Amino acid sequence: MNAVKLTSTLTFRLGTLGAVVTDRFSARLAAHDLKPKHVGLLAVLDSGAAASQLDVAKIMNVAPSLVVSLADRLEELGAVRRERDPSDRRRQILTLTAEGRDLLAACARAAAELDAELLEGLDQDGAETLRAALGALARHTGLPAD
Amino acid sequence: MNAVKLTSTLTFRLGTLGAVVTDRFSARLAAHDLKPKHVGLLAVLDSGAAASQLDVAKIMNVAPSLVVSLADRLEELGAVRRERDPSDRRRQILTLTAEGRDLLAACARAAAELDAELLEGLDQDGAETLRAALGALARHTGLPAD
DNA sequence: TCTTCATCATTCAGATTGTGAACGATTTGG
DNA sequence: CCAAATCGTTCACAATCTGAATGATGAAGA
Repeated sequence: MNAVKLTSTLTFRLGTLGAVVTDRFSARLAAHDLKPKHVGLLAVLDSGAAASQLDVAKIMNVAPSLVVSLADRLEELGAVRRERDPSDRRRQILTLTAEGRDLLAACARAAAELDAELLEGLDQDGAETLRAALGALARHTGLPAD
Repeated sequence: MNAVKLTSTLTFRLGTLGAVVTDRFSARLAAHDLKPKHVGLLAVLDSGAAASQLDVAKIMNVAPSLVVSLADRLEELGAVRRERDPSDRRRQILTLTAEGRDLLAACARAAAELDAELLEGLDQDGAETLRAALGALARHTGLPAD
């Protein structure tokens, strides 16, 4: 029945590559005392308007209680500010501080460095194609695609 | 300067996509009572010669003790056989059984289905390009690339 | 042969990371 | 004004993986 080779499926490759890349990224992030999810949270705040913690949780696809601890950490680093929404005092609005933006930029630089390492084998063209294809995939999957 | 946008780095996209895809794959695998790592182990056995648990651990980039529990589970499902290497009785040689091959095939089919879902947006060409580029990336990263 | 040291599988305690069920504070809609 | 829903928080605990013992085996040398 037309046997499928598991290791050449997108599913398998994205899974394993994702794990490896996340590990390596995590190692570089250690210098800033951050985990990938912290950076993810920063990215959400940067790309969108000010968001409540629940909004963030939905976008990141994690439990709201996790956002609490991530935000705690980032707040104590001075990277985010927590303010009650005046129009709905249940909501905590998270916003990036200047330090937060700097931190995010540093993480983005780390990611770019890792990108360069990963792409060593590919030519300029292949790299751009890959980036575009993954972008399309991300969009189609309902992820922050840009 | 030249600010890098984190969310458009390969690093970030592979990380998030990897997580999402692994989650979805995991959900499909639940029908077989397996986790992605179990399938990874089956794939290692299928693609290589018979391997000791330590070999498998190195290939999967995982602690040897984890291989023990993965193999325990797969053995009790009848998917793998455990035999002492006659020429070195410290080593446990893991081999796929016929059931193991069937199980792996079923998982590969599940992965292929997920692939189809993921690729819905892309044309035939883009899909093939993506597959190839990820293959190159995997190879360059020292992963089972095919 | 003995003795010593390395290697492999296994067990187990614990670290890490995340979830889900309370709960209190607030808002919203009869 | 009251009942139900929503948001953030805490906390217990589930899931996953690692690293340090331990026991069995093998290898190398006196």
